[in-house]
Amino acid sequence: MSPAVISYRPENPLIVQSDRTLLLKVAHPHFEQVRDELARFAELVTSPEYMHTYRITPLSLWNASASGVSCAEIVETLNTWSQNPVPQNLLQEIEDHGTRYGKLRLVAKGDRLALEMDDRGLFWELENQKNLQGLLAEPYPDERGIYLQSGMRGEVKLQLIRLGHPVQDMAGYKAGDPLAFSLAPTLKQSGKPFGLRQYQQAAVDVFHAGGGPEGGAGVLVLPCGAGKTVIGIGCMGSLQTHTLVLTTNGTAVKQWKQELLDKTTLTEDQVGLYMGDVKEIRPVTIATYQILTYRRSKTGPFEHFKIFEAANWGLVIYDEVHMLPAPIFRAVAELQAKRRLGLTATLVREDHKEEDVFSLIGPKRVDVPWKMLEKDGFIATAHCLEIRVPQPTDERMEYAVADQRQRFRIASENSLKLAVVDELLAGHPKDNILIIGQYLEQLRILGERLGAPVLTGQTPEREREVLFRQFREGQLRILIVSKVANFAIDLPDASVAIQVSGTFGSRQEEAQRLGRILRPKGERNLSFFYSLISWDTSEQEFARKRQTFLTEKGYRYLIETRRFEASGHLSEPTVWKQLLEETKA
DNA sequence: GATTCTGAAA
DNA sequence: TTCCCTTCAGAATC
Repeated sequence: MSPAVISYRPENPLIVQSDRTLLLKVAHPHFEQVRDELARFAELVTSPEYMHTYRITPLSLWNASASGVSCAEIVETLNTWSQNPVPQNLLQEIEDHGTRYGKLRLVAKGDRLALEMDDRGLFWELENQKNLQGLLAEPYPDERGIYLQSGMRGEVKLQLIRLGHPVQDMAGYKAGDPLAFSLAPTLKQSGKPFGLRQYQQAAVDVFHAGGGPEGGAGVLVLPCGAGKTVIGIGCMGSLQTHTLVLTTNGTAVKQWKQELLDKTTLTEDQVGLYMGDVKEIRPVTIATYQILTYRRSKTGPFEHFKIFEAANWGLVIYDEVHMLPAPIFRAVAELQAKRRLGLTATLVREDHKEEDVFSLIGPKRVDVPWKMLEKDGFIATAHCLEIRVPQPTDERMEYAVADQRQRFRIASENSLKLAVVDELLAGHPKDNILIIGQYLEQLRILGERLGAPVLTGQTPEREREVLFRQFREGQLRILIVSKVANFAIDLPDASVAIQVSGTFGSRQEEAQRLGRILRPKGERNLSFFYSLISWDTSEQEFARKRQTFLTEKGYRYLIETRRFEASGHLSEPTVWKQLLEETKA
């Protein structure tokens, strides 16, 4: 590659640095376009108001090439938008890692498996790796391949990606026992016609990759509310085989079953649940991750791993694959001959197991842009506003002398947030509003002040259903919820969410909470997400971390900073007023 | 025999 | 770093 001869172009929005970070100016007319282009091959690291930082990592490049983005396209994007010439070392790395996926291929050779490569240098490198000892068997005579020890397909891929060599797995899959059914032409419950939306069908097609050996394993990334279950059902429909669905909790298990019965010709006795109280194995079985990780003692065996063996599954679906618990990876490593589909709204894991997901479930195949779905009306248009609230003097004092861990809580429970909540409620007199918070104490105070019910983990199932129904039917306009909001997938949708406190920076949580207001509603199809933060405290920092995920998906947080005026009152919420005004039209 | 409660784990 | 929620199995209670 010849050195880029580009002069310095200050009018461009991007600075490309040799440490693989990219700085993107937010206030640039092409910001949105550049952001979307970067999202294909770089991760967003931080997203404060004026300058967003991205990073190019080996994994982000491997995922890019697995989802069909070429090195040339990446370099083209950087060259087009960068102010400075793209550093030579970065070009080198893009070339190196962007072409790496595919250099090492896992293939079926007779009834054995082998790694094949074109490059003998790579062969010698692998042959001498300590981490691979016991996993590999004898080499090909021409030194362009090497057999695997039997049963090591997952382990080999895992070790290799840790060495920086992602394996393209083309060894194919074992067909499971057949299961004949079809998708229902109309929904049984409502009688409405049923079919996959175009992007859903496209995702199913990419997953199968034309029936080639590469199809049949991978991760599909798409927003909450975009119909992940439907895509799963679509994949099942085209494979027609016994299927194991793994998901996060009991409600999700029941929901999968309900959707399957509603949208396919599968019957009640063909769909089994495997969880705490019922343990059925049927042609389609739905289980929780929890039950798989159960063991009698800390060191005992995982007693329910046997459901992987309980039938000849032809497809395993990992719902919310970013939640896949670490111990399950071991079982997944042994299941490499099965087709597998990962579904998620976000690939990021706070435990840095992204590489394991890449190796053992599969590379990212599809990442449906949120903003595209928003434009087509499949999800609501959401406006996000972070409101920075000052602390009252006495709380400020308390904060100043508290130790690190108390500080976050003091900042989160800022009593002035209550007054701001009042204002926000007054500004949305007709909407269904969820107030979401982290501390039960804070929520109880809010509940009393507003005369609204507080839903927490302790709320019994029956009571929840009543509240949900009232909320859905409009008898109840405001619902206050604790962390249950992250899990309770049957929580009704709202058009306004007010987050009064959140965890230490979980990007996933922020995504879940925004997801609560993304389902399309009415003609306006418009939602508001407010996040209340104590100004100038540690809370601000964690809030920023939480927000990076949504910024990556194209959401722009507006920021409103409230201050004390000389009179002692809070300053006017000008940004918010303007937002309401603009969205009225 | 079915329901509710409890503690442990994550 | 917190706090909170969920889930499981087994014990206690009806």
